[in-house]
Amino acid sequence: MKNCEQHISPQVVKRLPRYYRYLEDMLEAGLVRTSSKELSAKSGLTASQIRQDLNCFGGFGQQGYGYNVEQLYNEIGRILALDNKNKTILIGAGNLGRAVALHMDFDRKGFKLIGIFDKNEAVSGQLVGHIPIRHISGLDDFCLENKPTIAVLCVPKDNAKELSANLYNLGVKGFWNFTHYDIANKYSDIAVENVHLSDSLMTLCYKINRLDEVET
Amino acid sequence: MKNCEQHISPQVVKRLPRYYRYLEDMLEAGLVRTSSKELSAKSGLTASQIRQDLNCFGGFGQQGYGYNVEQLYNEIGRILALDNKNKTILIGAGNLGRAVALHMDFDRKGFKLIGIFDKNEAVSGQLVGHIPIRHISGLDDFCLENKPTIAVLCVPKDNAKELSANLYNLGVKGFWNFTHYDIANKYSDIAVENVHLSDSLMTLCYKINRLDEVET
DNA sequence: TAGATTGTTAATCGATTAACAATC
DNA sequence: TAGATTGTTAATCGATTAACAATC
Repeated sequence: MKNCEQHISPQVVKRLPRYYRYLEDMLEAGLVRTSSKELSAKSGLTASQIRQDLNCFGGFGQQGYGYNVEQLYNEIGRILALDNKNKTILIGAGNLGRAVALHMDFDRKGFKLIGIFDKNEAVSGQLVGHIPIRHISGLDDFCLENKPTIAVLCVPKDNAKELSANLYNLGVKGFWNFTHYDIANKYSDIAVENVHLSDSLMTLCYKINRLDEVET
Repeated sequence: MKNCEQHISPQVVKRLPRYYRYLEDMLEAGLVRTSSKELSAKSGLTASQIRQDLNCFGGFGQQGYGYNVEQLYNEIGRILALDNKNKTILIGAGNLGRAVALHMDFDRKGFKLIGIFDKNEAVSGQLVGHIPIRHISGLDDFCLENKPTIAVLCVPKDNAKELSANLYNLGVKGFWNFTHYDIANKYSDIAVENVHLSDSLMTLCYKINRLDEVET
């Protein structure tokens, strides 16, 4: 491991899960060895960039040989800290919240989903996977007792502000934010990943439109 | 409108929906006028960057005054082409697919959802919102008849490759891709927006971990 | 040894920030 | 007019690409 692991550019960090995905494919396909050239062909990124990226964390490769698939896979998993068990709660058990709770393999990505909350009394007690939905009124007590550090926000925009402030005060350090509200720039000592689905959809609309223009 | 609308950097494009969101808030709050300074405070971006971004598309502001909220909102909507009605189909009516179909307001973002498909015969005919799920076997005929240009992919990874190839041949020009498979670098004449939820979750794991390290 | 491919430095490119004249 | 804030150019910063010596 190199000492330059100190500060890594956000751009590099965002590419790590991608590498991880490609390596998982290769691992499943039984490949033992790969190279920046091969990863480049798979990803569309330049070989140069891939080598540069991987080298931020240390020399995982070998001149003349390339990279060992399994070793590189494990190293990236370690860098991403996927063996963590960050205690996680999810707020908002609507369609999206349920889909996220069921669809994501939290355990294999460094998280442990320990509670689901919703403000709708009618759904309290229902199971999502093997986790019961609790009423939002029990949130504070639950947090004081179980000390989750991560919250997944799948609530409507209007709730997001007070809710995130409350969760912050209850010790939540990381937010996976599906709401339209931007938490990030309020607090400096937390980690936020925004998933702005409608931003993404609007971006697609823009792109499609420009595609048409280029053709004509 | 300025002539520099020709080519806009992807970074700028990604920020447009964000501006649009802030402006919508302001509009709802009844604000008439804003400035790059105010938008900066709201977003955490620099005022300079905001002015730079908006200026790619023309001078929407006025020296000494700032921007008219409604005008700027409309302009950005126009730039994003949100009044389009791109005919859209969604493939994969599992939890995620249903959530996306129900949760997203396609109509207000430049799209018109006209069909939902799933390979599971058992769910054929079920309604998601007001749209019935069709069996995947009818996909080709449906496309030939209705000519959708956009596909939302909510299928497992293993289906994604053949499916996207098939859709491409059927004339689909834009993909909103929720699968783990990367379509983008296969074809050059299409638009793709990838929503890699698990990449995002892994990135959060990395960030949380580094947060801990900085504290100690 | 010859061939391959890394690790790493230097060059290029693009995006952000700062500064300020123009002007409402 | 004086104050404010844009539009725009120039300076800085960061990220990507190219090149190549090191070495397996």
